[in-house]
Amino acid sequence: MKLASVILDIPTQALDAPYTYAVPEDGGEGDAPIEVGCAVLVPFGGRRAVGFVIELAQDDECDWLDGIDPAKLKGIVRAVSRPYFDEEGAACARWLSERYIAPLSSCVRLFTPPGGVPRMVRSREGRWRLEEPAVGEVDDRWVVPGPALAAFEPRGNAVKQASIAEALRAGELRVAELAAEFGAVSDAVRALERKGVVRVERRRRLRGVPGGGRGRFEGGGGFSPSPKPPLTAGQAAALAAIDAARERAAGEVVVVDGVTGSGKTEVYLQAIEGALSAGRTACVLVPEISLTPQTVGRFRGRFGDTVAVMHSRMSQGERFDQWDFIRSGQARVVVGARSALFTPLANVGLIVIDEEHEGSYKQDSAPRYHARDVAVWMARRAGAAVVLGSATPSIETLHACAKDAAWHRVELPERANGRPLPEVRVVDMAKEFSGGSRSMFSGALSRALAEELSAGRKAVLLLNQRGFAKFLLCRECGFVPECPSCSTSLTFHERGNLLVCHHCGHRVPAPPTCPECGSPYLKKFGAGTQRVEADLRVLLDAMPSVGPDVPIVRMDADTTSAKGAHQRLLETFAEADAAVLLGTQMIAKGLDFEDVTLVGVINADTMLKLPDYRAAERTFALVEQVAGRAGRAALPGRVLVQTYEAAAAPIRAAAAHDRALFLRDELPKRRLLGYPPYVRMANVLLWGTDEPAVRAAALELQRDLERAVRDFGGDGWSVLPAVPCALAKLRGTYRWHVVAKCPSDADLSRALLPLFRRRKPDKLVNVAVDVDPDDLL
DNA sequence: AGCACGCCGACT
DNA sequence: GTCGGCGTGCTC
Repeated sequence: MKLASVILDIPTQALDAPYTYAVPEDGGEGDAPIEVGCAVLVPFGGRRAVGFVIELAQDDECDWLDGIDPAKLKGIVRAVSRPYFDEEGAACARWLSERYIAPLSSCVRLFTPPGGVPRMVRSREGRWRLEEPAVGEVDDRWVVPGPALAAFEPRGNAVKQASIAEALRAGELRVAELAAEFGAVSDAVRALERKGVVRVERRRRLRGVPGGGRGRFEGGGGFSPSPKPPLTAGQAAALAAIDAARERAAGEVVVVDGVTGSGKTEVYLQAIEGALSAGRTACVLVPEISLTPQTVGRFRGRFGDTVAVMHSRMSQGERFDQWDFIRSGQARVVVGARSALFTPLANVGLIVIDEEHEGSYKQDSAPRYHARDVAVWMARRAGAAVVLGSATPSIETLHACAKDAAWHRVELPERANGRPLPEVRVVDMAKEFSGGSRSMFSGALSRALAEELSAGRKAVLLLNQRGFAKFLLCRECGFVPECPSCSTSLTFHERGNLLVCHHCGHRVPAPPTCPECGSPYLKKFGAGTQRVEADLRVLLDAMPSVGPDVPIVRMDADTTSAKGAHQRLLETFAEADAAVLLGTQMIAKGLDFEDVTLVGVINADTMLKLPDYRAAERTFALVEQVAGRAGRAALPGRVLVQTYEAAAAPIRAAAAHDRALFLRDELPKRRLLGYPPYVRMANVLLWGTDEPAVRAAALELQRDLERAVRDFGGDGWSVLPAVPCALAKLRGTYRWHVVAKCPSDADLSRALLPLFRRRKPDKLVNVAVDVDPDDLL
């Protein structure tokens, strides 16, 4: 008898385990075969449920059936979909659920198509029925030339027939296109069809693709790839390293450590070409915010219609079509955000992760996976290679290159255009302030803006506004209150006017004056883009040679939320003569404007002083990245970084383009305080509306974790005391967390997994585990 | 007795 | 997530 291991599509902790069913000999009620990766309908309790097959086996060689009598198993009713994933996908889901201590059903669901899967719903009168997803294929009706077209002579009064026939001589058209041109055409088309002048065909349309994917499912043609520019020596060496790693097919990692503008994308393109000509496919991950039409265009330009795109800003229908296109086997290259890893792309030979250091590669809901780690796992299993590209690789990645023989680092120290990196000038805002200036724009930045804008050039201003955590900062001396035992800044809590350390729970009343210099100018930090825009407008209007005609293009979460808004804002900026682009993180990368000659960072410190162990690394990366935006073309660029921490290592190091300097400062701190890459961490979050219950659960969990760590671990294992999160209250819920640490080569998940699998759900308190957290907020 | 409600465990 | 079983306690 054949058995199936099924994960129910019911997101409940109590049901989050595989259930075993018999596979009916005759394939069940439907005609779709029951295979690994299928959605299936199964009897469950007194009703029916949808689940996913993750394994098939004969009963005599089935190793997951512990103690259950195969004769008592119920049978699968029928398959309700084609396979969404294969055995490899099922193995990946299992690995994800263990590695990230996440519900299996949430991991399996990563592999399901956008737009949803069939599900059981109950109608008004308590009847259960299977509901198909609303999103699916759409067809277009195409009018194509028929055999009688060449000889067709329309009757004198058949005007529409004549026009349609004429239009069709230039090639086939959609009924919708004809209707837009000539009005109601259905009678005319039907008449022509009867005479054999045309044929009408239903064809799959790909939403979101110009031309509706015309020719795509049929094979296409007539595509000429964009020219391949000659590679610099560095690019050629990087390409050779990637090709070699791919040919060894051992899941090796090549880190392309290249300064901004060094031509990493061209290296990816040629590496992908190598993978394709070896008969394999490629998956390219790009940070959510840089997945712009320009980015996609570079890949389509080289690989044409074989490129599929997956992006959260696409509509469900578009995403479904791209997913289905990938499953059809005709997509050879997938470009997308982190979730693109889980599309049904067969035979992957290369996984590229661009801007590898980006935080958006970590998913912030279950399963809280890191795309980099998943890619490495997949590549190892598939005999593929991973390419990690960045001008500022993460500290973990640099560490792996130094320690792990399967990780290689290749440098591209020079820009492809041969131009030097721009000069970066640090502006000490504490000095500005004591010099009498109260503006958020320093004298140096104001002067630079006036010069560049009046000469008809452009400026990019970055407002560093990550997160919510407020902290106190002395505008006179730059002092920021820090925790005495944790070496992180204290978070300002409006409620109770307190400064709190989220690591150890240390709390003190917020001082009215600066404890360092006695100044009364203690500022709570966190200004919005709108405020900055208004101030900037005032500043520009007061400049005689600039004035109100120079546009300010503001890009932040507010102005880019609408579909296509991102693109529109960038076009506005591109078309203007002189203009300022003011924005948050999202402008720090990917933009290439010839005439940007000034890049200003309005406040480099908000990030530096976020209460987080990765703050310094993020600051270094951000300043270094944004500096690369200036002077990419013929005009030289300059960069001004405003900061209250002019002497801080990440700032000084980024200004000097000196990573070694940054690492010399940062690594000893990480080692001393016990942070990655020297340890691995799990951040256990607890939240609920009942504060005492959350607190009690956190303390109990801390004890449980201590026990688990004691039983499993040893040297280098520890559990930090349970404390309220930096964001202690969020949307009416109270949040606490407990952090567990282990040596960097130890299996943290295996130690903690039993604890959370055993755990009964608590009505009052929710628990989530974040393994290898990106931050501890 | 009859029934509404809540809690708990089972569900392959 | 849903259901059925069982106890409690209220009402007809």
